[in-house]
Order: sequence, then C-alpha cells, then structure tokens
Amino acid sequence: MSTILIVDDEEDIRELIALNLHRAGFQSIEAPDGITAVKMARKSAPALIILDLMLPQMDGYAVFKELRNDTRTSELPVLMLTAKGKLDERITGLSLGADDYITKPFSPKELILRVKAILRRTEKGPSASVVEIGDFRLDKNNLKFYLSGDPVDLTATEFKLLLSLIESPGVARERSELLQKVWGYSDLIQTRTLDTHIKRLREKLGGNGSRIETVRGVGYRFVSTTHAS
Amino acid sequence: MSTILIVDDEEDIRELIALNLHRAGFQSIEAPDGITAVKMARKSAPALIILDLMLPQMDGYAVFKELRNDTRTSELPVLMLTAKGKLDERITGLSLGADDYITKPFSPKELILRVKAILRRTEKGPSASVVEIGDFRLDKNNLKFYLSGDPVDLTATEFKLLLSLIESPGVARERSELLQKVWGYSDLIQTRTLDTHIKRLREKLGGNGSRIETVRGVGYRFVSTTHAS
DNA sequence: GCGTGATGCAACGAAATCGTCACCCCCTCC
DNA sequence: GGAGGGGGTGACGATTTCGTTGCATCACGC
Repeated sequence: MSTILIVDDEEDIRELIALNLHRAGFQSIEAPDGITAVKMARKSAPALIILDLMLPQMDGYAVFKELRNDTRTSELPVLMLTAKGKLDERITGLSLGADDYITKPFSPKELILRVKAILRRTEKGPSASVVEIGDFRLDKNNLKFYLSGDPVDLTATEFKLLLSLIESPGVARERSELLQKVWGYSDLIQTRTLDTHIKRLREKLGGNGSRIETVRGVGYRFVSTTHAS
Repeated sequence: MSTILIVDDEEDIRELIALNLHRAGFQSIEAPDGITAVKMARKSAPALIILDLMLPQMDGYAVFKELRNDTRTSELPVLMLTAKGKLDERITGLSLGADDYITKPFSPKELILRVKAILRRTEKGPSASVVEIGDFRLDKNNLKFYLSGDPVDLTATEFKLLLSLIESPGVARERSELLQKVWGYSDLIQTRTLDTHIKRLREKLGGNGSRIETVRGVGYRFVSTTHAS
C-alpha cells in the first residue's frame, strides 16, 4: 500500500535501488533472502515488490509462487530482476505472471520508469466514489459535478446539498434533515439559507433544475425522471 | 423525522401502528384504502409506506404496482403487512420488490425495529465513501475531516488536496500531478499556490503536519507512519 | 563550506461564497 | 375569494477563501 519491497541478496544492489527509489519519492524496505521477503510482503503489504531471481536457498521463482499462493500477497505487482541475456529467465518470469522484468545491470532511470509504469497501471481506481444518476454525475474525489458530461461549477455547499438530495432519489428530505447533513445545524433552527441554496442549485442545473422538487411543508426531493402531468 | 404512510382498511390497526410509531418518534399519515394511499404517497412523499395486502377494491399488490409505476413514488421503501401463515403472500411481496414484510398479528416492538432497519438501510447511500488511515478520517459525503475523532475544518481545496495525498499513502505525488488533480491545471503552469496550501494543511493538522513530507524536486507524500526510509 | 534552486512562510488584495433580509407570489384551507 | 403560511427570489454586506508576491530558509551537488 505504501512502500516498495526490494528483494536481493547483495546489499550493494539493494542500497542502490533504495537510493534511487528514495530520490524518486518512494519509500522502501529490504529483504536479503526469499524467506524474509515473503514474511515482509505479508506483514507490510508493499505496493510493489522488486524481486531478484538469483537468491540463496529459496530462489526468485519459489518466492514468486509463494506470493501468488497467499491471498494477502497474490495480487501484488512484481518487478523481476534478471541477469542479462538469460532469456529463459525472462520468459519464465513473464509467463509466471510477473508484471515486468528488468535486466542487470540496469540504469536507475529505467528502473524508476518501470516502477512508475507498474504503479500507474495497477493503481486502484478511486473506490467507487462517483454517484451517477441519469445525466447527473457527482465525483466525490474531486468534488466535481457533471451534467450530461459537461462540468458544472458548484461550490462546496452546493455540492454537499446536491449530494444529499441525490443520495436518496425520489425520497423527500426534510428541511431539518438537510440542514443537519449539509450545515451541521441542529434542528429547531429556522433559516432561509436552505431555500437560497436550492435556488442557486436550480439555476446552475438549468433546465434540469426542476429535478429538485419542492415538497411543501416537508422539504425537497430529487427525482430521477421529470414526470409529466 | 420522516413521515410514514400507513395503509390499512381497519382503523384499529392503523391507530395501533400510528401510536407505536409516534412513541418511537415518527410522524405518520393514514390511508384506509388503496386509492387514497396512492394519492397520499404522491402528495406527501413519505419516507416509508406500511402497506396491508388485504384492502377493499384496490388490493395491496395493485397499490404496490401503482406506486412503482410512478416516478414520484417508485423508489419509496414499502413494508408489507401480510396475514400470518400466508406464505405465498410473503413470497409474492418480496419478489415484487417490497423492502420487508411483517405478519399479522405483530408485536409493536418488532414493527418499530423493522421500520428503523428499513430507514437506516435506505437512508445510507450505497457508497459509504469514507477514507480512513490511522487517525485520519475523510468523509467524502459530508466533506468532513476528522483527526483522532475530532473534526477539523478544512476548506474545499484543502480537503481535495489532502484526499489526493492520502489516496496513495507512502507514494510521492508530483507537483504537476497534484495541480492537475486538485486545481485542474494543466502542466507547465508554475505557481506557488500548492506550497501555500500544503502549509495551511500542515498548520491545521497540528503535530500531524509532519505526515505530509516534502520530496524535494518531486512533490509531496503522505506517510502513515512518521519517518522511515 | 558555497552557490543554486527549491521550498517555507507571512502578508495582502481580489474574488468567491455565504447567510440574512425584505418583498412577492403561490398554495391551501376555510 | 380571503387569510395565513410556506416558498421563491433578488440584493447586499460580511466573511472566508484563494492565489500571488517577496523574502527567508533549507537541501543538495560541487
């Protein structure tokens, strides 16, 4: 999740890699042998493992298989380090399901590039933080709102208000409920602020402003389809 | 709180339910028959409908279908009241899409429990959208940030910035990346705005400000544990 | 150490945002 | 159709928030 695990039996190599990673802004932890590597992978849940194939005792292939066989580590991306020219190693590595490989000796630059590439590739999409109903799309990660694909500028308060309404489509939300959720006001407070913000929202929604319906005496409601009659 | 619509032809039952709901803090309105029920549901937009299946003229199934066919009421949760032992009624009811059912005679306690359960279920949006790392908790729904449980006021920009950093803990985000994600700036723009906001964030984070580390020449990084390398 | 470039920081003015108020309209119930 | 209450709307001032600027400070390569 946060760090990169370097597995190599040569300390010089580990230090070299760690240094370059650090310069590029990555944290790293190191393991000198396969057994330690597997343990650290399970415990520290790194974002990526850089794995040398030449290891004493438990070699890189064995480490790799072990990682893939444990649910805690089976999805971790692995960048394999192979000796130059050993083509069969490359082939075996990739066919086993490694995410990439790089040959020794390698240039630091290339290493970083590959690391970034892998992380970019495997980086999880934002955890379903997009609310989408019809033409409405609310991106909670970037606090952005799109209407029919076109971005619409909303202030933070407007965003929260719209989100509160859209979260329960078709259901009326009481004024006090909305004031609580958006402003944090306790009940019993009487204010016209809500009305004003509803108005501003409707304006920004243009023709779709009617999707926010007034429920007299209760509050407001977001409807997914504007109803006729 | 929210209004609940009670639909039953027997006045005694309606009163009984209404009384218990009231004691539990809910408001209620009542309809003695299906036609009235549909009208009231459209007009009053209740948060929940308690619907008896045995009704004169328009029976519960018909009411239910009618509700689902109208956009104003199609999303309303329905709690069905069925006669005891009529298993086929339960099956039909649930397969139609009712949110829950309860058999007559029922205990008031159980009724309230189910009502609360449904409201809880339907009020919470499907996506809880809370990012939590260590003492840090970001609530994307309410744009609120808590540090060790205590709320900390962040502006919308600060919230987005912190979110961007926290989304990939331990990994440095480049300046251009952050400017793109938070401000929507394209690259090549040179500005000190990012620095300033990082500073303001660190201030508001107090002692935890050091969790945002500077990666010289690259950008910034959020670390879950202070200092490591 | 020294110099260079990157970052930290404080202050400031501009702009956006917010909440309130007054006034009007509309709906609903007599 | 009249009264009363709730909601719509426009305007305004206060506040918050933002991005920039200038200068101090720091890290890193030499």
